[in-house]
Formats: sequence, structure tokens, C-alpha cells
Amino acid sequence: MFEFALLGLLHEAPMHGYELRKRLHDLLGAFRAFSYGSLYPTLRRLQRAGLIVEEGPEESALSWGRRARKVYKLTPEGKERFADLLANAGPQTWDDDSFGVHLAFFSRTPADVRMRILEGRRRCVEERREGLRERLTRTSEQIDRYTRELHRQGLESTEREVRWLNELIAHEQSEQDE
Amino acid sequence: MFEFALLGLLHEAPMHGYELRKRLHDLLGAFRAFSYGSLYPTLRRLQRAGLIVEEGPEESALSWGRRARKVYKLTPEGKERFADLLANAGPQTWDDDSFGVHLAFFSRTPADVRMRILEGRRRCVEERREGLRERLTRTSEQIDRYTRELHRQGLESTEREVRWLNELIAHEQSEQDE
DNA sequence: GGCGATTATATCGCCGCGATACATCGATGG
DNA sequence: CCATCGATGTATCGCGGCGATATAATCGCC
Repeated sequence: MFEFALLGLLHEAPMHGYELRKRLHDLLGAFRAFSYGSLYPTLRRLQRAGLIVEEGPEESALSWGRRARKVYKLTPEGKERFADLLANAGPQTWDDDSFGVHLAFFSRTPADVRMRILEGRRRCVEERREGLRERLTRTSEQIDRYTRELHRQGLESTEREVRWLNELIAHEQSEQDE
Repeated sequence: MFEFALLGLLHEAPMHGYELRKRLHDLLGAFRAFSYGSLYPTLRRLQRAGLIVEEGPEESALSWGRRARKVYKLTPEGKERFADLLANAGPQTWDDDSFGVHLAFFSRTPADVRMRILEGRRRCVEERREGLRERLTRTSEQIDRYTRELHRQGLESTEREVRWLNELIAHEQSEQDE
């Protein structure tokens, strides 16, 4: 899904690694914090796959003073690949790791796919909630205070997330009516 | 930290892999969901390190009918190692992944170490909160609705976690006074 | 004039996940 | 009555991502 994020960012403008990582941090902040140990290998992978290419040495007199930077830009295949990933939003799209990334690119996502992702995510979080509830009632009397507190907090924040998703979905629907 | 969890669980009773995994699920549920792909390699690692040993074939006439199970139990070195991990609670103890695990074993953790972990965790979450706040104000006007919503939700749940930690800490302190 | 922070690329080993394979037992039901 | 499904159980493989680390040049500040 790192792949998805990088392709999406490069859609905005050609960028070099360091910049991509910063933009990603601003974009995701709360959720995932991709490290350089993932960034550079992924960039090379994308390049080998022909989805991005290095731009020319870029001898722009203005921007000189910096050290050697590798600026990447999307190839047509890269754009196609990103569009594919957007359209084929499957079950792995709504797990904890990917959902935030996909949400961050919602403005570029078709409305019907947005809806599918939001509802898939909601279902997924609801399932977790049910699991937590069941576990909490089943084990409630036989576990120590700290573990119970851990579960209580987990359940509560899961419930909050469901409510949040409901709001997002409602908002989508009201926009659809316009 | 998987190591820590397994050693802690085996402190309760000797167990085989499948059972360890189920107990772990009940214990952590909300947070981490260790998979078999981690479980068995880790068990072997612990065994090689001499921290756990396989119990004898266990020909107990009663419990037969099941397939070959490998029941592990702690060695003295294993117990020592667990005590070490409990005592030397360092900075990596309070990151997202480890904190839940450590909290689940708080009943076996000395009061002063409990306090150190809780305060370390609070500091860590507070720092994240500050980062989110800064990012939210800095980028507020130039990002799309969805990303902003993502950050808002992230910030809010982080704030909730800080409040929760404050309650836990307050409770610790009031218990200390008794 | 020197020192730390920032900009920048890159690698390495490790950890843990998801998928998968395989085998056995109990229960459910056609 | 037996078939099939779900739970019990052990195990491996590849891969994606992280944290630590190396390297280096430039910028701003005192």
C-alpha cells in the first residue's frame, strides 16, 4: 500500500524521496509513519516495474546548492496502475493500515468507490467491536483490573470509530442527493 | 515483545502453541493479534535460547485422543529473563505495539515500574498529540475535507488516550496512598 | 569559524504477517 | 450412517516494513 501512496503523491507533482516522505507524513500523520527503510527500496521497485522514472539531472541554475537529488515522475503505466488500484478497492483496502491511506486520496476517488470503501471499513470495525464485546463479557469476571481496563478502552475507541464512519457515510449520501 | 508475552503467559502454566495463541488473543484482543507465522518461530527461538523447554511426551491417559502437542514450560533462565524485562522497562516499552502487552501483565509488575511505564506512555502519546495539533493548524486551509477529517479523528482519539492514561495514573497514585 | 540541525540517499538485519499446507477430531445434518 | 464443516494443532515461506545506522553536503546561528 506504500506503492499506492507514492503513486498518488507523484500524481500531484514530480518529487524526490525525501520530499515524498515529508508529504506523506503531513498527509497521514496520525496513522502510518513510513520509514526510509521502506521508502527507497519501494521507489526502486516502482522504477524497475516501469511505473516511475527518474527525471533528467535537472541542472536548473536556481535550485542549485543542494546535493544530488533524484526526482521521480509517473509514467503513463504508473498513472494507469494508480487508477486500477483506485477502482479495484478490495477487502484489504479497509484494514487498519490501508484505510487511512485510501481516505487521504478520496478527493481523487470516484464517489461509488468511496462509498464501497467506507462501508467495507465500517463492517470491518463493527466486526472487531463485536469480537471485543464478546470477549469482554465472556472473560469479565476472571481477568485482572488492568486487562479489563485495556479492553474497555479498546472497545470504547472502536465504538467511536464506528460512529465517525457513520457520519462520513451520511455526509457522502447527503452529497449524493444534491 | 512477543517474547515478553509468551514468557509471561507461560508463567501462569505450561502450555502448547495453539493455547498460547488463544490466551494471547483473549488477553490483548483489542491491540495486537500475533499470528502463527510469528508464534512458532518465536517458540523455537526461545527454546534455542534455553528460556523454555518441551515437557515430556505427557502420556496422560485422560487427555489422549488429541494429536501430538508440544507443551512448553519455563526454565529458571526463562523466569529470570521475564523478571529482567519487567524491571528494565525502557523507552521501547511505551510505543504503540508494546504498551498493551505490558499493561496486560501489570498485575505481575512492581508498582514503581508500572508508574514509569504509564508516565512514559503518556509522554509519548502527548508528543504525538502535539505533532498532530501542529500539523492540523499548519495545513488546515490547504488540504481536502477527507484528509482534514482523518486528522481531526486522529487528534481526538489521541486526546482521549491521554485522558485515559491520566485516569490510570491517578488511580495508581491513590492506591499508593493507602 | 565552528557546530548542530536539516536536507538527502541508501543499506542491513530482524520481526511479524498472511497465505498456505497438512492432519485429526467432534458435531451437525442430509 | 457417513459426509462435510469447523475447531484443534504444528509448521513454513516470502515479503513488506521498521529501526538503526552510515554518509555527506549545506544552512543558519552564535
